[in-house]
Amino acid sequence: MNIELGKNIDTRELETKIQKFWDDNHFWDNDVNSDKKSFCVMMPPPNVTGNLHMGHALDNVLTDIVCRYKRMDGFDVLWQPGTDHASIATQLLVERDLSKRGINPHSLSLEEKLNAAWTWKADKGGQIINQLHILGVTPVWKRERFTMDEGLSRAVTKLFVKMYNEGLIYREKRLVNWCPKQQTSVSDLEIDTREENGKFYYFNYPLKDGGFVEIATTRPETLFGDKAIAIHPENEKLKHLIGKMAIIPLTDIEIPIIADEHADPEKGTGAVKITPAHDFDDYEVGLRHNLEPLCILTKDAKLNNESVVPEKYRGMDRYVARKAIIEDLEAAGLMVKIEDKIIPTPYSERGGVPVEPMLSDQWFVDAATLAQPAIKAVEEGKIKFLPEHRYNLFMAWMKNIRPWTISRQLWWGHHIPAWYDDEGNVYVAETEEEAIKQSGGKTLTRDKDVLDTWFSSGLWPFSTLGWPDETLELKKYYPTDLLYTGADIIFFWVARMIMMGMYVMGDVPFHTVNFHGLVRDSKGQKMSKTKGNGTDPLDSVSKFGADALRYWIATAPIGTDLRYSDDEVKRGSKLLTKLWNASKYVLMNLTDFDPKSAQQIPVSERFIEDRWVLSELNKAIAETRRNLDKYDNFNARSAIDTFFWDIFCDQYLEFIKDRFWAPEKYSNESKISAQWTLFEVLRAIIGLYAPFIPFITEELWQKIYKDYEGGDTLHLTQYPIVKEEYNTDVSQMGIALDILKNVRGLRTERKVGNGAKLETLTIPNDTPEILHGLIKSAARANEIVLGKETDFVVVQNNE
RNA sequence: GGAUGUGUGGCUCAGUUGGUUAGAGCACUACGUUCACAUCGUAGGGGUCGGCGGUUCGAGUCCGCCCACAUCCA
Repeated sequence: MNIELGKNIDTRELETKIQKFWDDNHFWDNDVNSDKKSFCVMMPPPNVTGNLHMGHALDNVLTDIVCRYKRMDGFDVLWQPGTDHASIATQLLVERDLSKRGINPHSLSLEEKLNAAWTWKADKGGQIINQLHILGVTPVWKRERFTMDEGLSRAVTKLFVKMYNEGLIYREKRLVNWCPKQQTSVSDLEIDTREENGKFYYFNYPLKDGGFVEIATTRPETLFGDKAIAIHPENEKLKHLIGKMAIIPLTDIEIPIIADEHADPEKGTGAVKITPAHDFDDYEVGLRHNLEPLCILTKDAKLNNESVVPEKYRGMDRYVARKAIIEDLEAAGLMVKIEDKIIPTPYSERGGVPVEPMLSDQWFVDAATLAQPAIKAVEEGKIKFLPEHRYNLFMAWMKNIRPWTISRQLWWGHHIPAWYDDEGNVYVAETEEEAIKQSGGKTLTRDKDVLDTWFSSGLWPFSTLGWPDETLELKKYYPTDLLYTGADIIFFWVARMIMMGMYVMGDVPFHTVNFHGLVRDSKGQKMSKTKGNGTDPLDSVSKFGADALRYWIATAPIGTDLRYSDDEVKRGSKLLTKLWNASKYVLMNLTDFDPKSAQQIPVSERFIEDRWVLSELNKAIAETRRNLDKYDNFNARSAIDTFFWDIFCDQYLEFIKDRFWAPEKYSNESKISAQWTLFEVLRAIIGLYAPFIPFITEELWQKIYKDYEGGDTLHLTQYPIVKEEYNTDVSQMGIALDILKNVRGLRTERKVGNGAKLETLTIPNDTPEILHGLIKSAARANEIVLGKETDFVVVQNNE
């Protein structure tokens, strides 16, 4: 073989070339008709907003390692890519973009806004997917889907109608979390509770019959919506007040004092104001006592024009009103005291302002019912969580799941397939024609709301495979095998996919979910835009190459956070350089070797160090596979590293140098035995590393092995397997390794360089003869002598 | 407040079902440029495995309590 590798590798040039080669050849396409066992993975669809970040890199590189391994191991792999319309996130960006261009988004018609959003999607929607190519990942690109595609939208509509008809989706006037900034409802999961320094206000409500009742509240501004004052029925101090009437301060409105266990005698004054329209607990109290909720806030959290609201407060922001009311209470002599208190305040994640409980008509999914089959499936082990302790987290949430608010007062998303007639009757149907038919031909108006973005992404594992059509893909690939994703969306997405999968398909959407950790900065801080400590994976790629970044990502132990630093990624570069150089060296020793015609040397007849490295290779292959099968890329990669660097490079290549440098001392078979071994072991190393560092291994394979093996790409060749013939008795190697370690120790002690030739090397009498040749070669000794203990005499250099 | 997880050399982490002198990378010390590689090699220093107690012939590994940190829920 006469192959030369350059002195240096230009990683990016090589990767760009190979990426193009892969893209042009569509090697990763699945084949639904193949007889191979299937392996299917869903890509967590990135939003059509923004750029690739480390989270995407993690999802996709980790998935890619598994997919490449499975593909090489003979599976028909379908890795389904695509993007998510990301309702609220995208809408915000589109509106911001319009504003920047001097267009007021609120002045546009729905159609104009949608046009703007689709234009945005066309421009930027593919950005992340395009950037993923650079990482060398292997989804079936041509199958890319978008949650608002025609097919996926059809799935959403169809399912909505089905669930409505079966009573699993319903519309109700209920208290929901309302974001006054975005002016939409949000689900429980979109809320972030922060502990804030607040105040606890104690003030008196006058009684109709004279006297006062003192209450305590954190939200005095809602007092105009009060419907009662509650006292615990067993509150000895206050229960005599139950049944009397109180007067809302600053008004002349009378409200009853009622008995309810919600009023904890230990908290505050023991008496609480009940404002059913503005507090979740009070709403429940209101239901128990038939109190009609009265909303006194506008959609943007200002006091409204209800008659109970005194004119001076109308139109005031909730916090401005609070201040005014406190002042007026003080002026009226009703304020008792104000205490400092830590108050858990629910914030809207997107809007960044405290949410308001808001009474409104919304659509809900009966999540508790959907959760039952999901809980059962997970309990039965049909879905495995990695790390396993996520199981508890999942179960705790699922067992206490609340109705899922799915309507959003937004314009970008799947519009709810419901229509209303003039009387407010609702007709749910897949098309407007159908709805009109249902209504008996009335004129209908469509519901203005859209669906929570997770409703459609919850269908992703089967909608992308063609549901509601009965496709071959659905039949072959569902349930899918694996999902890699961040733990932050376990409830948002993973739980909903499981519920939807069980409901629609009657089976789990995937067998294993592998939750990776977060990428942090080198100090362990979360990466965030505000801190500016984020790292763009593409910057990292341009500095070190995609293989180097991938190699680093493969150090992610299951489920734990990963710290990013350039130095860590540099380790990847080092590995690539080492692999390149080792390959170069192997090739130097193979110039007079042609695998097609070289004399065959059966493994059993090879030198002991050759047989040793082959048996170590077997161990490494077994270890690598064992870990890859558990999706433990970290330990898989470590097993290869140890074999490649410590055993192959540091030891084996050193052991055999003399057999090449001083061929006159060895038989011809010696060299050929070593050459076969080099040729085979390097091939296995390239194969083992292929899923981790696909670019450089492809390059090496193309240069060294393609001609001999045939085929188009390394990545469609068989993943290295344990070979029985590589297992021979090499138990005596330990003795040689000890002696060689002693020799190295003596060299250091006597300040003899490692390259210096030894005239004679004395080794222990009982050293097995089979090791003599190896020791002589590896220690670079001219002669072996038996003696009591290890010793040597250096060749005198008379230069 | 509840749940879960983490705590191993200066730093980042491995450590399979409890079993010989606890490993790696980075950092550090000394030496070395011998024709694969100084993005390297050789040799070496450095750890009472968070603390206390227990089970065991034997515990980083199992049990109990405590401490610190992180995440999620309230």
